Order: sequence, then structure tokens, then C-alpha cells
Amino acid sequence: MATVYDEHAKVFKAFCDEKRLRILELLRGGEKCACVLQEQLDLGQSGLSYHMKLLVESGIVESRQEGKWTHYKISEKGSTYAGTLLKELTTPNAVTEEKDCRDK
Amino acid sequence: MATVYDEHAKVFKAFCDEKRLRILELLRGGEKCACVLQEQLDLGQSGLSYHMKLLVESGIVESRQEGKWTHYKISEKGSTYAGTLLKELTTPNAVTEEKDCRDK
DNA sequence: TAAACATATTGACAAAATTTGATTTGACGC
DNA sequence: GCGTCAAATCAAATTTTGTCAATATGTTTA
Repeated sequence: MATVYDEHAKVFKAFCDEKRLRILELLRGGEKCACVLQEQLDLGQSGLSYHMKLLVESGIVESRQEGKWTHYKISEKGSTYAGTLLKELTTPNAVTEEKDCRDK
Repeated sequence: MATVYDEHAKVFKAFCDEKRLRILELLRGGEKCACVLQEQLDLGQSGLSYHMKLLVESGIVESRQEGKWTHYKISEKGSTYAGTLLKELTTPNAVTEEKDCRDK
């Protein structure tokens, strides 16, 4: 059973791995074919595929098939959502009910 | 050797775990003592301590010692930094040099 | 249709993160 | 100082992630 917490965690998993951050850095330069990404990273073919899958599932990256190639780019929508979510998760709640420590 | 990628990854690790997201949710209601957090979460004492350490190291949470109690709250500064970083990591680079797929 | 190529999927293994219980540390009151 | 309590640390067990090699899938071209 996937909770809303797991859903949210999935989004940020995109940014939690060195390899994926390198991939995102490359994609900041524009849409890239998997083959181009692979030749710039220290990653085997299946390794790249693994990370791209996570990135796409997180919503941060979107993919486009073109014949036998797959092109990837940063999703503006997904990125905006992640930003919004991050802000939500760290902004004080309206209903700020304080609960004191036991004996105080 | 910690790369800048690892540094960045550390920030987002805060949001990559269900338990930590639950903790943040509680902290959105204001500063809380560890004992209060523990009684609201399905976590043992050492488990909570483990997650709090990660949260503090990520910069998202700050702690304050008061006698034998430790109080935690969401760090506005850390949260803002995370938001800025996320935006940076997902915003197209100025220098958008396209590199085409091999044969095209 | 067969061969060639790009990518995805799978399974075995390695590495990293998390959980748990026990122990330690540090603060407090007696 | 001694006992107590809150929290941190440690070590072992477990779970989750990531890697790698092999294989499968789907597309293109001959």
C-alpha cells in the first residue's frame, strides 16, 4: 500500500543519487538522446536505463520516443510540482497547535 | 571524497523517506521536543534519533538543546536553500549547446 | 524475413540505508 | 556521588538501492 508519503518521497528520490544529479545536469543543457547521455557518464547501458526510469517516474524528466531512440528532457511541469511540494512540506501549518514537552 | 553531487543529494535525502516526511509534517505544526515526536510516530527512541540526525544534517531541520531535552523545528533557511537548489537543478542552462544523436 | 541496433527488463550480487536492542553520554535532582 | 531520564551512539540483522551481465523487446534497414 503506497501512502501519500511514499508518493512524495518518490519525487525527491530523483535528486538523491549522484548519477541522477549528473544526468539532470546534462539535461539542463537541453533534450538528450540516451546514447549521448551514456557516452558522457560512467554508466553501463542498463544502468542508465535504470536511472532514467526512476527519473521519469519521479516526474522530473519526460521521455520521447523517436524511432529506436529515446530522448529525455527535464519536465517543466514535474519540476514545478516538486518545487511546490517542497515548499508545502516545509511551510508552517496554519493550525499551529503547540504541544508542550511532558513536564514543563 | 564528497562531490558536490553528494552534497546536494544529502539535502534531498530529508524528503526521501516516509518516516522523515511524517516527522516534517509534525514539525510544520511548530517546534517539538523529541519525546513528543516519538510518541506520535511508530518509531523507537534510537530510530527517531537516527532520522533526526539526517534531517539536521540535511539542513532542513534545526535542533535546540534545553536541559536534557532536544527540540526540533523546520529551518527556514535550510528549506529556502533546498528550494533554490531544486530550482537550479531543474532550470535550463544558459549555454544550451545541443548535441545531436549520432546519425541524424 | 533476417540482421543490426537502441533500449528495457531480469536476476544475481554488492553496497547503502534503515531498524532494533544494548550501551553510552550528558543533564538533572537528590 | 548516585540514580534517573533524554538522547546519541554502536553493532548486528534486515531491507532497499544500485550495479552488472545476460537476455528480451521493439524498430530500422538490408
